[in-house]
Amino acid sequence: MRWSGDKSDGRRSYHHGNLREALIRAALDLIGEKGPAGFTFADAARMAGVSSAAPYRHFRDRDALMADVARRGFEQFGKALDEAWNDGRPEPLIAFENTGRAFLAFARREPAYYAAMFEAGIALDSEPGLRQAADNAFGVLRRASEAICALLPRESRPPALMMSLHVWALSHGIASLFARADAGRRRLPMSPEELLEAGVLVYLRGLGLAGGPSATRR
Amino acid sequence: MRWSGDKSDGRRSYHHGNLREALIRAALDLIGEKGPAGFTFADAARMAGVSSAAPYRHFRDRDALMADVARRGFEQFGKALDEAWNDGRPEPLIAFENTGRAFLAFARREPAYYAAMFEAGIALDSEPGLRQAADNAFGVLRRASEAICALLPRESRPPALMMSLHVWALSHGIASLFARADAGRRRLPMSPEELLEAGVLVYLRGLGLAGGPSATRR
DNA sequence: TGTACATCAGTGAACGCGCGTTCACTGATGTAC
DNA sequence: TGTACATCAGTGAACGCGCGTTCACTGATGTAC
Repeated sequence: MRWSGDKSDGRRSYHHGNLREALIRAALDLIGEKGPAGFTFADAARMAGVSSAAPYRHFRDRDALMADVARRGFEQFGKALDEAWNDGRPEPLIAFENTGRAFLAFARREPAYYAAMFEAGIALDSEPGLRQAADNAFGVLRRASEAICALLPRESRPPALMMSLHVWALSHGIASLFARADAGRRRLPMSPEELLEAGVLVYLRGLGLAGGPSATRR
Repeated sequence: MRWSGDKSDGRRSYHHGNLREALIRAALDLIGEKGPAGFTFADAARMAGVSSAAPYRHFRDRDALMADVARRGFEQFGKALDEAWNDGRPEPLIAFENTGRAFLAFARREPAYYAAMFEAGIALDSEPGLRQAADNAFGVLRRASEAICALLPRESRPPALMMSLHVWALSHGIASLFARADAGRRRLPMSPEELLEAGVLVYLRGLGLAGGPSATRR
């Protein structure tokens, strides 16, 4: 599909108009289709309907484009988590479950972003703001963990940072092993979402939060 | 480094002798160095000191070689887990912790194998025995989980399969986020091993296995 | 409102490079007798 | 123990391909006056 150069719509010919955005969309399409490894600068240019030299006006090289995609991914990811957490409303434990679901939902809904963020091997400081965006996303989980920890009596309170790392790792593990359309993925007796929810419930109970919000479900 | 062709040692000249093995070692070196994406058939041949056509005598293509590496990785992985589990000796909970540590130890000690197994995007049925080897490795965790579940009273016993999936996912999440030399890895306030151990302890407590074997440590 | 001009964002041709793959070939090895 | 022969496991040259990158260029856009 070409996104420019058609004189038919009479809008643009020589100048693309918004090549930067078009390249990012192309990168997402290609990553989603062939994985982060099978995405080339030339391919993105072709898909955006411009010559192979044009992208250099907007990105230093392939990796810079990839890093920009990853940054945007983390921004959207953080936003999705933040909305799900919703400042702990209506109730911290319920909001916490919602955040976990939002994690998997993002991995499922945006596999290309997810791959760029976690599987492309991009250095976190290769792009200004990338580390920041990643930290912001993780920060949501961290704040949520702090709120959950605050529910516990002071003497049995675990470090919130540790808790957030556990949840981050479990979510990512489930997402990358089971929630993606990879060729290597395994069959499950339950949905990834249910698996995560069950895991988090057991974990929370282990912390002393007996029951959990939806312990009766399923 | 060339592994053949030197007349100096007087052993082999025209025939390599064990090219298949040499290619696999080369693949591991290259994957370890540049990631699963940055490994090419030609590179492996060069590293093994043979012409670029030679590998075709042993592998259909690059992916076949990669799949063979992954299979061997899963075999070693399964073996390492099995030895750590050691049939639940000296005590199931302790053996279970050992198995978790062995998981991370493998990811750390054999990053190239780990990458081929989990990050190369190899289809599990692209090579005979690959899925089998992967299933065997997971099977260790599954059996271990069954033994742990058996410690619980029948009425509060969770599905062992689910438990093993949780542990597999948490271990893999920690390994791929924190235990690898990736450019994108994050800083931690504790070692990945400690993080996993703490996570599993909380999880086990959530199942009703109060304390756990090493609850007093750290 | 026009016009001159600077700047921007593309083109397209060209280049070197390394990869994957095929091919006829040949040296080395193993085996039947 | 020798010898003839089949088979195996390499060579090296060749090819097409697509990628990354550079370059002088040019059409389009914006702005100062």
